[in-house]
Amino acid sequence: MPHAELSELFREIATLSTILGGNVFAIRAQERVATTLETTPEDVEKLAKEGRLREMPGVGEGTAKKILEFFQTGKIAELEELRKQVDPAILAVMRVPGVGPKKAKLLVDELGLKSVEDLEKACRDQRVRPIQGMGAKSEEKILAGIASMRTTRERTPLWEAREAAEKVVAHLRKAGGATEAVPTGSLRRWKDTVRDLDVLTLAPDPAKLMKAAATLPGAVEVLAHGETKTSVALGQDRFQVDVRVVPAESYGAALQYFTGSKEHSVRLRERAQKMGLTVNEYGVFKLKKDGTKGARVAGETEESVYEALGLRWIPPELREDHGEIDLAEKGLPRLVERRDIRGDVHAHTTWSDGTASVEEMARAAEKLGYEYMAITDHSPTAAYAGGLNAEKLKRQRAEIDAAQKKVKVRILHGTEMDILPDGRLDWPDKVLESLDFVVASIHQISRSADRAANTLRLVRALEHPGVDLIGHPSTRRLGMRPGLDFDWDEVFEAAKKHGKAMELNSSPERLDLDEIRLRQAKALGIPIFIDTDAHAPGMYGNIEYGVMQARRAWLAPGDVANTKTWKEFEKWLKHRRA
DNA sequence: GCCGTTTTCGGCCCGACTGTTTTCAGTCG
Repeated sequence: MPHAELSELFREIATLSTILGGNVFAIRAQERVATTLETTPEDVEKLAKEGRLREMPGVGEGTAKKILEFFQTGKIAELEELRKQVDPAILAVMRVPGVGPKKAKLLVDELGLKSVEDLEKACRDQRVRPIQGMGAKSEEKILAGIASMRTTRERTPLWEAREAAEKVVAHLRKAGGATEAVPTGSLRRWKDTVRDLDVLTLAPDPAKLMKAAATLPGAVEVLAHGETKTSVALGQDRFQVDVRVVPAESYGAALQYFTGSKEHSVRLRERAQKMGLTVNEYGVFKLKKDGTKGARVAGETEESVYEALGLRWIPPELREDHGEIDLAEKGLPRLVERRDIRGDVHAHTTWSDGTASVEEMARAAEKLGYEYMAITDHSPTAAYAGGLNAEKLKRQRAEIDAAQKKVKVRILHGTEMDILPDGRLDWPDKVLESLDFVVASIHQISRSADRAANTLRLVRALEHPGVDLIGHPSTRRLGMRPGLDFDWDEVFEAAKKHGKAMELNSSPERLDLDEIRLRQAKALGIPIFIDTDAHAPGMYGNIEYGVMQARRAWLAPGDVANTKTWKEFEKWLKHRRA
């Protein structure tokens, strides 16, 4: 099970050591351990107790000791010591784009800064330019960095980035003469939010392409403009777009390189080196004895790059250095795919806040080849979303029965029921018993509730025999609000104990559960439903977002409840209601 | 600090762009 807290501590050790000028390789080792802790399916504390920490990749004698110390004392002495040695102002100043550890330390030391505001003032007063290695342009750049830091959105939801990408690609093709223009980076990896957009292009006239990139519609600033790379900030949010152009024979290598992730690419290049090869964005090359590059052996296609390294092609969404590289020697495990999904069990109609009828939704589900689907309109308390009362619910059943006669897809009469602030449910038991499928979700967010209250709220719902599935469990809305604070160990324990399922809500604004919680749920064997919460027929298509996020968490078909056939699913429902 | 079908010691990924530099360090991805 991943250990996010411990992972953070190792990252902090790495950052602080960097500022203090520590050994760069030792620092990398700490970062590596941080990544391992963040993603390992193993229970780290259990490994610690059994003396098996060093089985984890990148964990050696020194880092194992620190992990053990954390579990025994709750802290890491080395980290406490590092914190004492680093002025917090340096950490603050480092958050300014373009200011790294070296410059931050220099500026804080030379100018006695306490904050970013101090730095801003120093630039305006031209007190930065006298410092060795700084100049007038440095002041300008830092001021621009501070301004951008204040207005740049840190991460953009994937769906918004994909919309922006479409426009960027169209412009580069039309104005830049690009013959290829594809979004790479975390967008191609289907990460739920992205920091920036990387677009790789091929173009007969690279200079023209670069010019088109620098003049993208909506660009508010050109951040860099070279022969092969141009970066601009787009719109109010200053969404950063990096455009790269490479020669056609390097297309595959560049595609691999810019898709990343950084960690994945680093591991690939390490692997290459051991094989006497070297990899960059232009191809895979033989490494000569004197360390210089020799003949090119691959690069035109992505497949050729992986093949040259003795690997099968790895789907982009798995490229996070989560163990995929070693496995790709023989072939990756079979993960869930869109074609495995046999039903969608969370959808709304005009009975509450959807825009289509039961029949329209059923026909849309049928068109996707689904064997079953559930209509899950809101419950009475969700008045803002047109929640049904008991009488309407009964009439809805009649409409569902009528629609069922016209379609083959099995229509379940369900509900998306509010979990009230104290954990009580919004429908009486008798109503729940009359329904085929019950999704229970938190909608009213109480600001005063703390972690314990939030946890109790979900646990009580999980304890109730009438509940099948917890909808969008964290309640996060990407780019708008974070999820509620829960004790997830306790929540998942309750789900496991009572045989309940958890949702991966595929709405691109939610994608909830997130990757880390999905890994945790998988490790505990908790069934996951990937569904869309569709409010219109077209929204069933969002299932792709959910499937991709599930793959990023390495969910196999067997981990996903709605890969079951209707027969299996019916059996599961009966079994868990018995 | 980790690691070994070259190695238990000596390596450790790679390149673009920028600004302040007369040849490169810092930052970023």
